[in-house]
Amino acid sequence: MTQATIEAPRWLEPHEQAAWRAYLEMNAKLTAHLNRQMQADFGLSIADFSVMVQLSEHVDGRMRVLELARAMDWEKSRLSHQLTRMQQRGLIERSNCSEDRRGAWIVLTDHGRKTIETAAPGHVEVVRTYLFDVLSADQVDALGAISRAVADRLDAACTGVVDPCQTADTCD
Amino acid sequence: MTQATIEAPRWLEPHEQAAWRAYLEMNAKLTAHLNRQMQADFGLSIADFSVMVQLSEHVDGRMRVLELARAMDWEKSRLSHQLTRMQQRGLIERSNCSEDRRGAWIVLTDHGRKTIETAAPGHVEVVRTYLFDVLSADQVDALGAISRAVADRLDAACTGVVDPCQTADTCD
DNA sequence: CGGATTTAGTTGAGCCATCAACCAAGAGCG
DNA sequence: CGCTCTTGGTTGATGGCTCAACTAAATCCG
Repeated sequence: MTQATIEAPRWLEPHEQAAWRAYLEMNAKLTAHLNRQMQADFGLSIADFSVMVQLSEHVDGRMRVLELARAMDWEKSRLSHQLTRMQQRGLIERSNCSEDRRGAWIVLTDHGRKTIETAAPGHVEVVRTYLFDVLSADQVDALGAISRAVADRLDAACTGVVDPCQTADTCD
Repeated sequence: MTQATIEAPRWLEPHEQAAWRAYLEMNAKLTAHLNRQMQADFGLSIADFSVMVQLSEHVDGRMRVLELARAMDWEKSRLSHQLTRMQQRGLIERSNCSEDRRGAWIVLTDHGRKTIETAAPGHVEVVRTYLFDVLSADQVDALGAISRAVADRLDAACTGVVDPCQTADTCD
């Protein structure tokens, strides 16, 4: 239980409430828009895209599964399923690993590399058009600072768990 | 196609890139945390919770399906599936509508109302702890303004489509 | 060496989201 | 009335996410 006994509910102030709802709305719409654009124009999900971005930023376009999972902050299971689907579509390949025979290298295929190089500009364009073009320079900085602060706070809560909260005893 | 021919990619500036990645990270972690807390403590998803919040804010705790869909900005199909699952768990009920015999009223059950009243304080507590307690008053205002601006921009792009982008010709 | 523990990664079940197709009731109109 | 169009809502297929359980290789340690 996160909160066993709640003494005083401490409701949100009106302007906090407004900010929270606006944030939820922005987030839902932005995510939906990015996903739709990716799917419609290139048949990719944001998840596909993110995996390929990580791979393409590494020399040889190859990474170990857990390395990738840590970089993306994904559960290994989620990533494994994702990789299976991407492999079926020929975007990546699994090649086995001589250093550690349990392990696997995940490699971006030529087709995968071409796909992401084609898709990336359109994606950036959407992010620019609907986010950065709408914000002032100060707002961009504010968004960065806010996001960093909240992300760090959440990191501090789940201290250094690799596979986040894998046992029953969640971070609390 | 969103971008048929791309002349100059217009990549993101370093500080924009940083802000964007931080935003994605915050969002992923915050969403995951909220979902986990809800699921672990009350067996609810955020989707369940959101639906019940809408219903509970209406007199009699009942709404028509499309009214609910519009209020939440969900596709009607998504909502319909969601309602089916919630009905199976006894959180809501469908009762048929005398005014329009195609339609249905969605009603919060007693169990549903109790559930959300129990769950709400814990949810708010998490939002407060990991978001608002971390931010200054100025940052809260900034977050509200940023979110509103971006959400409005996205609204303007998909002008007044109820069921967002239902045909092949997506908003753009 | 040999047994216990940890680490790397996969698998399956169940819930959630999206898309396209569908059905039935109302509304407009000749 | 009867025909079409629109609206309210559901359904099925498919892909994605989470949790728990599992396999197999590596490591630790006596």
